[in-house]
Amino acid sequence: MIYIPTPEEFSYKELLKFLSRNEKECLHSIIDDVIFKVLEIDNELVLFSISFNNGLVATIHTDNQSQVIQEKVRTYIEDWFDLTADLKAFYDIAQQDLILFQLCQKYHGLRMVGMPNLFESLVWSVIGQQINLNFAYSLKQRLVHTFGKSFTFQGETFYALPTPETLAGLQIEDFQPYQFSRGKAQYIINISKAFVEGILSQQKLALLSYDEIKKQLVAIKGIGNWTANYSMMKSLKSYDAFPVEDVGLHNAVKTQYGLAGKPSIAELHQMSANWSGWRGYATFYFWHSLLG
DNA sequence: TACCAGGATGTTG
DNA sequence: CAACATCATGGT
Repeated sequence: MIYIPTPEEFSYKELLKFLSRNEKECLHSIIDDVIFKVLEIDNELVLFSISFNNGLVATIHTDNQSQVIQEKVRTYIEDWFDLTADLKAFYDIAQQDLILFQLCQKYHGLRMVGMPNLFESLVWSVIGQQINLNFAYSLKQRLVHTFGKSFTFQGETFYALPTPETLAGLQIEDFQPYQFSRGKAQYIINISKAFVEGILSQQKLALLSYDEIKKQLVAIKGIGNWTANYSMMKSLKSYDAFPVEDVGLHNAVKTQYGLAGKPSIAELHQMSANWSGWRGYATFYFWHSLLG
């Protein structure tokens, strides 16, 4: 068993709400408030579950429970649920924007639910480009169920993210039975190859500045401004990365501010000046507001 | 029916 | 460089 203390500003309730936002989510499962996930660590599947009891309590269900595996699971969870961010600092600057501040009070203790694996956030954001979220989750489910490894435990089957090696070996036509557009298929292949060939490395990117990371990301066909910023906030702890083109953000801002229409990109840049340093985090709170 | 979805790219004027 | 077409399908 792995005990992971949680910071003062932490809400398991809001975390579960976000993790439960779509029933087609296939890279984690929630059963009776317990979170299950499979990771592929050193070419080996690791299934673990997480519950809350005065801190997070993780349990590994696969055979290998070595110290190394335990520490990797611990690190993954700390990263996934963003346990180290200074939320007080975010709440401080949020006072400059009444609407955002109200969201911070309503969702107090909500931490950015990230994607510790950069490859995952890039693939997921390409899938989500331009189409509605439900359809995006369907595409992701087909991709993961077809090309991801799985592990069955107590009658439930859990899936791991397909590896870059697996997806890099596919052709555009391999995606078409699953209703991917040729563009999406090519973009996913491009990204997968970049990881396999070492052109993209999460470890290396993590050492660079925002501008340098973004430059490397958008150099790949299929990664534009939205995808780069989305992945940087979800996978690289760029709390100020701002996916300003995001339709979900537009809808949430319209609702929360009571606007007549959706805000323009220019208006969003102006508004977000008040969120400076935490524009990604603010975006995440606005997304969360779409869940009620 | 037309238009919009967690956009990005290639082409055209 | 801005405007437009294209993608592939589900939802409204």
